[in-house]
Amino acid sequence: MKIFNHMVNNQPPRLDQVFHALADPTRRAMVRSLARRERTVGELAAPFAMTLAAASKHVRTLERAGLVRRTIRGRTHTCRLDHNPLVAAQQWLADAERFWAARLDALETLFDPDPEA
Amino acid sequence: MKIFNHMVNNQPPRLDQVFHALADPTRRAMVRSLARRERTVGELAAPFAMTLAAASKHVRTLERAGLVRRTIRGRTHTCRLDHNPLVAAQQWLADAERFWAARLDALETLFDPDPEA
DNA sequence: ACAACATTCAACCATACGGTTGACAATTGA
DNA sequence: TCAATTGTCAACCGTATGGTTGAATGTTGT
Repeated sequence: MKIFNHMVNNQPPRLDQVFHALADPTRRAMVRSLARRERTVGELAAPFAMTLAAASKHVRTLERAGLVRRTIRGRTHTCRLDHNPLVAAQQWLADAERFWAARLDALETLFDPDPEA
Repeated sequence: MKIFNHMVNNQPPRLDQVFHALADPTRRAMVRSLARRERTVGELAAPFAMTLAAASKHVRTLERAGLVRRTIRGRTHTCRLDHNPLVAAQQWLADAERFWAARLDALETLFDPDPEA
């Protein structure tokens, strides 16, 4: 059984903040960008038509959600994705769908569905 | 091949609203509840220490996100889950993780980590 | 030493959010 | 018919959000 370093010293991901962070298209784009490689705040901000300060706030939001880890080296802040909160979100969704599927299965075995439309 | 009514006339789920809807614990609990079976607005509201009006707003938010479909019969509004937005959210997460994993794989082939631990 | 750079901070703004209250509308059962 | 039930609507409140601007912080290269 392997222990990944990103599983260590990681506080329980808070779904509130994770889902909230993902509810903004700018932040989702940042996450996608960070999924590929590390980026500085400036690099993350570049694609968007907003001030650096605004982008910086988005990065801060991602950080508070646990999605981003920041390494300050000199004057540049390098951000990398922590995928644990993504996994937590996925698991929540998978769990919800598990019950949904179970209900559907039960319905199908009982009667032929297709309630009124 | 079966066609479920909730897959018909379903506009592309907007991730903004879906993730926003899921960012609230009350609404997540409602979704979990609805994953098991249909519920009236009153039933959805019952577990929470808030007014019915507040809960009604949450239901409305879920509905706007496409997560809930409402059937009005008499004075009761029956809500059922539409799992399509959940699937869309899951797919977005899976896609993000796909790139993340690809990056990790690339790193591992470079440095072959984990000699023993 | 100094100017350019990378980034945050603080103040401010408009709008959205989550909640309350009280009034309203429609349906139901007696 | 009338009261209770189910739920929404509208107005309001405090706080959060996403954005701006301008100043401040620290770093780097020359």
